[in-house]
Amino acid sequence: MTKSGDASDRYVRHTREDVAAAALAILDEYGLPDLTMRRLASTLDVQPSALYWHFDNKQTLLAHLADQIIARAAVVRPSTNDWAGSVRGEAEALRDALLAFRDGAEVVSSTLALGLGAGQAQERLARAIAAAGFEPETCEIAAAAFLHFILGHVSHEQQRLQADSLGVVNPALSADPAGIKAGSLVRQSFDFGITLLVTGLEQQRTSLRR
Amino acid sequence: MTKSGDASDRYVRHTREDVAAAALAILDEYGLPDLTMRRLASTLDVQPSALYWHFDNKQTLLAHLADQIIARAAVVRPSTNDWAGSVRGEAEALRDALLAFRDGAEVVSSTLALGLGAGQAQERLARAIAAAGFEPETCEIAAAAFLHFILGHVSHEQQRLQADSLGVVNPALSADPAGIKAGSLVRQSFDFGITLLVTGLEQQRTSLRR
DNA sequence: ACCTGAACACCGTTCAAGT
DNA sequence: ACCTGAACACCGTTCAAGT
Repeated sequence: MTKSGDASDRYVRHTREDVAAAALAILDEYGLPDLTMRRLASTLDVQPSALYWHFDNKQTLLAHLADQIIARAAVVRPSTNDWAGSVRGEAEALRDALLAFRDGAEVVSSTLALGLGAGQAQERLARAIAAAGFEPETCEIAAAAFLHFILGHVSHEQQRLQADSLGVVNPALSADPAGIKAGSLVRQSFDFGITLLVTGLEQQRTSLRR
Repeated sequence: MTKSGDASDRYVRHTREDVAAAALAILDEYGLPDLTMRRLASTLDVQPSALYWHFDNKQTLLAHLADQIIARAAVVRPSTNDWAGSVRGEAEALRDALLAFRDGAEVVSSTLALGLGAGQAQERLARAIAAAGFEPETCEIAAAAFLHFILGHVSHEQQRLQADSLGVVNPALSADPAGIKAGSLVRQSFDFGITLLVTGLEQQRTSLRR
């Protein structure tokens, strides 16, 4: 059903969220390079200029998408006696959220400076880290470190996914031709990076305690 | 002097390296968004199509620039008894190299999947880490973690630099209006991230030793 | 070996005007 | 409240042809 009560409308009028949803669909199906304002307009059966009534510009639209992508991340129940586990859980949830949309990591990275989607992500990490008893400023800086690693890692993973699907594979880089164990290897290297950061934090904590 | 021996030439002919140098100059002065093939062509007094004799496409050109940016990184003398110090040294050198050109981190990130400039950077880090006695595969994975953090951190820093210079500052994010201590704070947070990773690695090492 | 000229198929954004 | 129509100022890339 449409949002108009009058069935005689010649064409559908859209809300800001309609536009965002259509953009997210294009992003997921065709990737960030194909998410153009003109293409988005045409899938909505609308002139490109119409989009600028809903969003000031493309940057703002992308920031809104980043927000949605991060907001869809699974909720991690904080465990009171295992802050390291909570941090790992948040990192996993964020990774999954980024992987849920094609080029998700790039979209979030590109809007990092505006502090929308990425800001939310950093807050989640900072909150989990805070359970270890660090000062708020330290939590933010540490959370930023986690976030940079997560975005960089997933971004790289997604870049390669699409490079592979385009057939422009550098065999020296994607050593696994069948892609059979590539997935778990990528996952392992993600976990390894998170482990380095978590144990680094643990070390920081114990060295402060004495 | 030009590379032509004949002074009667009507216009200068360029080499691949001329083109790259001009591109690097535009990048540094105006930033990545202004580095277009058409603009590059016009600063070389050449038609845009001429550039495609030197580089297959823009991606290849950017990869070449990434390579140059990383290649300019200072050489770090490896200290035999302090692998952690060497790793820190490499991280610093890479950070400085990225900061030496406007949008340097973004250029390198964007070509990460192609494995040119970023590949070199990862190798430098991996080599320094190898001195700790890890297996080659572990060195690569750990180096990738460092690289993701470094690129993410510097990229963020440079994004903010240009956002600030454009006057589109979100005061809630750039808490330091005068920018007086912002530089050193950013530097501190870089060091903190590197510390987390290094001590994480040290922990990994000692836990393997027993 | 290096470049021109012309074209193709696109971009993001603005703005007056319409309903 | 939401959109059209028309325009502005751009993009990257290809390709035959020139010197």
